[in-house]
Amino acid sequence: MCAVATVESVLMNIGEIARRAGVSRSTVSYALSGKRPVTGETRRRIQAVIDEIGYRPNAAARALKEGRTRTLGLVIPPANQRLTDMQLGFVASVVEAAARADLDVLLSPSGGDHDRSFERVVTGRRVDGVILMEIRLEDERVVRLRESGLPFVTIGHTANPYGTCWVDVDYPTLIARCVHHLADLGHRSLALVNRSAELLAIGYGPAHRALAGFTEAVAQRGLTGVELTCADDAAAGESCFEQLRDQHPDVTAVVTINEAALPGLQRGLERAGLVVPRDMSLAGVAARHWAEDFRPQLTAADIPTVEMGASAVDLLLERIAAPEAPARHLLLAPPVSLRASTGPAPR
Amino acid sequence: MCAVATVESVLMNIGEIARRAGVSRSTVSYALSGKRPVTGETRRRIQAVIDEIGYRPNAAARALKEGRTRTLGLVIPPANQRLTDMQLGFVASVVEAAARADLDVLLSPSGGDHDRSFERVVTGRRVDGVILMEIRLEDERVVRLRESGLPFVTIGHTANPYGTCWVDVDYPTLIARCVHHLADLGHRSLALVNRSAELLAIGYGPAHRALAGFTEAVAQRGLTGVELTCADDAAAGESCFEQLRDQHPDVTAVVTINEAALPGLQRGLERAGLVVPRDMSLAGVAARHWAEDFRPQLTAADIPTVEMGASAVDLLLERIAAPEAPARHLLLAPPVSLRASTGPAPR
DNA sequence: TTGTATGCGTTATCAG
DNA sequence: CTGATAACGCATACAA
Repeated sequence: MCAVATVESVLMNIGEIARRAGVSRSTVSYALSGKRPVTGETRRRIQAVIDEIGYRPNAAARALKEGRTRTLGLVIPPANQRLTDMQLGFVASVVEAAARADLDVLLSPSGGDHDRSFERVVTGRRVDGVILMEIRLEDERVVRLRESGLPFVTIGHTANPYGTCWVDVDYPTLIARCVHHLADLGHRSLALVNRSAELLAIGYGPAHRALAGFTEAVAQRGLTGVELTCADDAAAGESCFEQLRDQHPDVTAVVTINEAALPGLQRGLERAGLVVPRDMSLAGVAARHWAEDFRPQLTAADIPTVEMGASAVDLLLERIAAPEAPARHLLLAPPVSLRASTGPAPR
Repeated sequence: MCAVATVESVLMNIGEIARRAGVSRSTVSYALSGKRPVTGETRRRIQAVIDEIGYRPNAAARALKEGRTRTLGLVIPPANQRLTDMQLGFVASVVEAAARADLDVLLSPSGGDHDRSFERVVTGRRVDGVILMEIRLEDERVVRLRESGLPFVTIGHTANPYGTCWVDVDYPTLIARCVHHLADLGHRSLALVNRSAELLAIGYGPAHRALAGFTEAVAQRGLTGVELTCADDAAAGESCFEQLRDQHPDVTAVVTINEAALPGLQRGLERAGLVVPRDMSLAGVAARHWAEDFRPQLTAADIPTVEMGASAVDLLLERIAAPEAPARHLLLAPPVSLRASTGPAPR
């Protein structure tokens, strides 16, 4: 019999609470923030009103007054191209870590055509700090952020990261470890399946660093190594395998940072009647779940996405609290987890 | 010789622009919004100043004044549990569609312990509208949003969705189509690998609707069907296969909405020396990329995540513009793409 | 075509 | 311990 009224129309500002509780606005404000003592009785009356009409302070007004938004910006790659499992791990862990600190996360797809979103975030004072991912060796967004004075942390690092906060994985070392592991197994001819030629061309950090680590480790062990670039999808992985088979038939092991290409690579192998790791070993750098879901389970350096995302948030909060403090960074080199995709070299 | 100064300290409000351009604040405001004519000369002078010091209006102040934030809220499942490929597809496409409309997206992980984030979004007037995903048949967040008066759209729908805007995939129909496809291939005994028992217990919509569609289609075709619940990971998928093999050895085809379980299921099959689709057919509902990356490529109803995310944003924008208009919804039933994981029943 | 004054909802400063 | 009042930066109704 009782119609359900939408609470929509009742106005809920701090003045209304004050009116209903019979106190002044500032008293309500202080009762909420606890920044100055309020009598138990008044506090109780205020709390009762707040609970009754479900008041919460207006975020925009508070942001305007306080000069901070309690929001972090997270700049992600343009969403039209599928995000890799690793990138998704970062997004999830950043959101999670931010939520633990009672901070919200504003997503900004950037790098594509709409850098309007990025500009809004940087210059509209919409966030207290920014986390940037998918860093290039020379990254104009880093330049932009640096000159904006907005605190920021990057997941990945530029060629000259001095003075910026960042957290990254040590790709050269990880790739080198994979190479050494394969060399120890007797492989003499290795291929690196890198990310796409486009990414390499625009100076995408992990692609360049993986190549550097591969080249050096291969030379160090006196192996022959070939480098292939490959787009982030199964079809590209498949044609990458064809290329390998046609032009480098002596290759017995592949190391990669391109997880998205692996299903296609594996499909190519299967079609050619080759079995992993009997005929070809596979090793790489990937998120743990991804490596474990792969068939056979992938020998890989497992990227600690959760830890990296959480660290990025921690670093950013430090930087927001003390913008002038010296920039810190974190370079992780997780061990290579031996699974089922690597074995002794054939013959 | 010229030190690189951070632009940080220069104040950049509309008054400062006005002062430097020698006009009043309102003129600057109108020059920006174009809501009243401004002489070409003054406009040019103002624009010059703006370009010079890189001014952009303060989002908080604008939100406070206008009563809208130009931001959409996106409520995602708690990020500690890995998001499925489908869920990620929604996030990406919503962000993309919002960016096209010059809107930002605020992420709110909810459903776990911290519903503080959800409450902030709902009641702090931080967003103009909300997109909710992972809907249960009875969903308290929907109730909460409805009584808050904040415009919202759900991806998925409750048992009684009347009066709410939503977009969803027709799970009963899709699962039924899979069943019919398998029945046509001669399979007589089918299994449904559902999402986890926990999700089913809390009334997760897709799990219940998939079950309903399966049960009905199986009955209609006079088949025998068993239903298994399975957590969202490879290990669970593997033990799910063991269970199938032990307790239901007559099953020759599996239909599933649990993409995350499939790698494990497939690993179990392999270990038992069974080949898909020769010994066992697999069909399901999944994101297209996921189905194509699977080995063998998965016969599946491909969820149009991009279209769904974009539609959710469209519906939400409509609803924000006209909150009293009748609620619209979209129920999609994409066709089953025949790939390599289904074949004639064995023997 | 432009300038002035007001209020959005908070928090902080100053009186009491 | 509490109340009035002034900002925060912007958009707009009103006046010129």
